[in-house]
Amino acid sequence: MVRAMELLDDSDDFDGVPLSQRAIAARPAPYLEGLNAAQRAAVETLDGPVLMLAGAGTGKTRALTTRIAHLLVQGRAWPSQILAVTFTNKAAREMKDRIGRLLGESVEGLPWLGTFHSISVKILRRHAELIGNGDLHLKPSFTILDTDDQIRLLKQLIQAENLDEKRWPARQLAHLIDGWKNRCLTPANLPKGEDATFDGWGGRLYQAYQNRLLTLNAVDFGDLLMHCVTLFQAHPDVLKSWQDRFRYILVDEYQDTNVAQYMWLRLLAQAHRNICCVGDDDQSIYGWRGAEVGNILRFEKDFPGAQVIRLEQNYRSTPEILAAASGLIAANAGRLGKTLWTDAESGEKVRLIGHWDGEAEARWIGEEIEAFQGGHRASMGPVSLNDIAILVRASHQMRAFEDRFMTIGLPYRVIGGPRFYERQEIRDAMAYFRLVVSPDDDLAFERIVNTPKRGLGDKAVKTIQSAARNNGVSLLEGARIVVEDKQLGGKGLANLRDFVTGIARWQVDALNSAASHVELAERILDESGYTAMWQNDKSPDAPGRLDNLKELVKALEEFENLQGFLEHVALVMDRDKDEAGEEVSIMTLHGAKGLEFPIVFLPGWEDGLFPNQRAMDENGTKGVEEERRLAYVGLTRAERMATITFAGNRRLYGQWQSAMPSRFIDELPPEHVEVLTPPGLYGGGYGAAMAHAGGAPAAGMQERAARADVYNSPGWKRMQARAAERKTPIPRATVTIDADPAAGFSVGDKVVHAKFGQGQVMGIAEGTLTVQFEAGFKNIKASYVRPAGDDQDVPF
DNA sequence: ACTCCGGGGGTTTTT
DNA sequence: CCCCCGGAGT
Repeated sequence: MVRAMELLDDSDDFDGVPLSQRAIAARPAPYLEGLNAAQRAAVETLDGPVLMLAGAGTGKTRALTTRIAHLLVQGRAWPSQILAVTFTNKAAREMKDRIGRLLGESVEGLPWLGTFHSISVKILRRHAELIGNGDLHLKPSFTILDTDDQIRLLKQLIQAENLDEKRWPARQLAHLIDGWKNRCLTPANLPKGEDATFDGWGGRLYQAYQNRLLTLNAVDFGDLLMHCVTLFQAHPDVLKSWQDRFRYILVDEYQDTNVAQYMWLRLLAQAHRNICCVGDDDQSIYGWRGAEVGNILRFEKDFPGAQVIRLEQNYRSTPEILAAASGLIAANAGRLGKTLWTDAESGEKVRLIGHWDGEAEARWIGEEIEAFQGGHRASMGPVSLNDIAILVRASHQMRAFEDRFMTIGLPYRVIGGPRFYERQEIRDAMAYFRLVVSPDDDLAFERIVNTPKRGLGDKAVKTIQSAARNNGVSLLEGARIVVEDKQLGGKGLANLRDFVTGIARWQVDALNSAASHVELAERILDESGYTAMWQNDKSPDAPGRLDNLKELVKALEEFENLQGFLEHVALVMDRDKDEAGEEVSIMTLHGAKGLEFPIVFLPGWEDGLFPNQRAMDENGTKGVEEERRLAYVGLTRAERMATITFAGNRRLYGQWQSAMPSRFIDELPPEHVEVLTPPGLYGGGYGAAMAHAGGAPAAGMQERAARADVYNSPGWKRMQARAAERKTPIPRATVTIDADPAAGFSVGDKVVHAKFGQGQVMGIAEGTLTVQFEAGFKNIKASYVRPAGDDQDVPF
């Protein structure tokens, strides 16, 4: 984990802990052992540009970290002379850990191993004054706005221009501006035509936004990179100093770089050209947020004489999985081309199975997992739930699995829910800290001045704003003036006075280091009434929010002071997963990149869902190719078994929709795929079997689905053909739906629900129970609860 | 200042 | 179908 002090460290460092020459002599590079020839070349080719094309599971991270270790041990560079960039903090952390393990304890810090963004911050803080126009420029203490702040700011600007927020949504403008920043287009160099987007307001609002950011002494994420690039371009001396410092540059996931990152790298690398980029064009899945696969395809042109090293031996998957994935990705044009191979033992084929609808799909996967868990698949040996992942295309697919797993009591974890720091309570608390640390932070002020409710609504805020504007001061200062001049009514005034004096008091405390910042944070939350606000909140999620706040305060312990913490959070913070018991992982395909699991389920392979309709509509063939890469990423996550499933019908936005199996299914090499037969297919064909599947869609729907082209795709036909060949049917699982699922319950029964806990049945209607839980009344399908044991008391 | 209702929109996600 | 936002109404 990146420590605050690393981010804040402003010393010109040739510190770190270099290995002494003596230590090097005594160390015969044991870390090189076990590398294959290509990996070894990737580690030892230190001079000049290198492109490491590393297929999935080929030991890319190992090669990269070993290369860094090698640079250090060979004495080619001090730790502070190596620039290593990643996209995520997780990746950066992992690399640090692994380098540490390679070299023992000897290397304390690699100060310039981090994300593009965190490294840009460090650079920008040293040259903040050079960023800006005219009188407006950044100060080294600039704050970093997240997406939420960004949108609120844009909203204000749109309002200021008297534009209709409905016709020009701030979100859309934010997207537009992000796109420009991704391509390093400042308001001044927006190409003609681009600035006319947003009905001619695009360029103008963009300029206004940039100015506003400067006056707030703030930057957004896109600025971090764009400002660095413009800084380097406008100040050759500054660029030179950084070029001299970074003697070796390494880049992870190069296929995901956008134009701004590409320019950033090019500028830094162009002098010595010691740049090593690692990537896999087949795993480029972030085109929709500005990544340019072109960057990796063009590498050899950009850096003439570049050595291209291909890592092609896969250490992760069985030959079957690898062959299926390779066959699939072969359908893409314009690849750099790699041939992955493995000498791993043969395993099971990739399994393919179709279901009537999304519910059946979830039910079947749940049963499969239970079978693994119970050891009913001897070929797989003992399987931990931690070894199993379900990778979906879109997060709304997760719900069916959550519902099902909740019902059958299968522990699962959803990876990639709302991030910790994006939660309301965390953002509120941080706004308090921000305001204490930087009194000029107007956005923070606006966020919390009436949170908790202090009777300071729109009108009060307007008064404060005009007081601030008239005096040319921050909102906090404006509020102080309002209090002094008694520009507000009784209760609001008193509350505002308390608020202002509170902030002032905490500011004093923050400066004198007598009390720890952790205690201070607690006091801020308590004395402001923020904690009390949630304590008094009766909603079921209030306790969780209080827990989050506790967690937040606890996280502070790791830092020197509040500033350090805020900096960290703005760039780095991600929830630390408390690894509880064994759980199945549910996540999106995007979220799964870089991970691996012995057993992987890939549901929802239907045209329109995957490949996603919108991706196809908006980007045509390019869109399909990116989707195909996503499929490739999904398959290559699997070590021992991959199972692809699709459903003929799915409820989307309340509408039942039928779909054809994904075109990607047709593209899988048949010899590596085993087609399973879904339970219920036996006797009477698919449609007929579904007619009594329970909870089925309306009759018209079934008819339509039965007639639909589902059966005409090659994949489906293949599947049917194989199903017919099969001798022993897969045992049909007992479906839990009886004639009347509510039959077993009567009013007054005590029941238990996986999520809501204990409750009491208050009403019954057609399979649905109305149950009073601690969290309140819920209408719940009878199959989701079980009777509570007699010894258990319902607590109300 | 708070609550309720209607309309719109609903891939993917990091920093 | 469900969630979020904004406006109107109390």
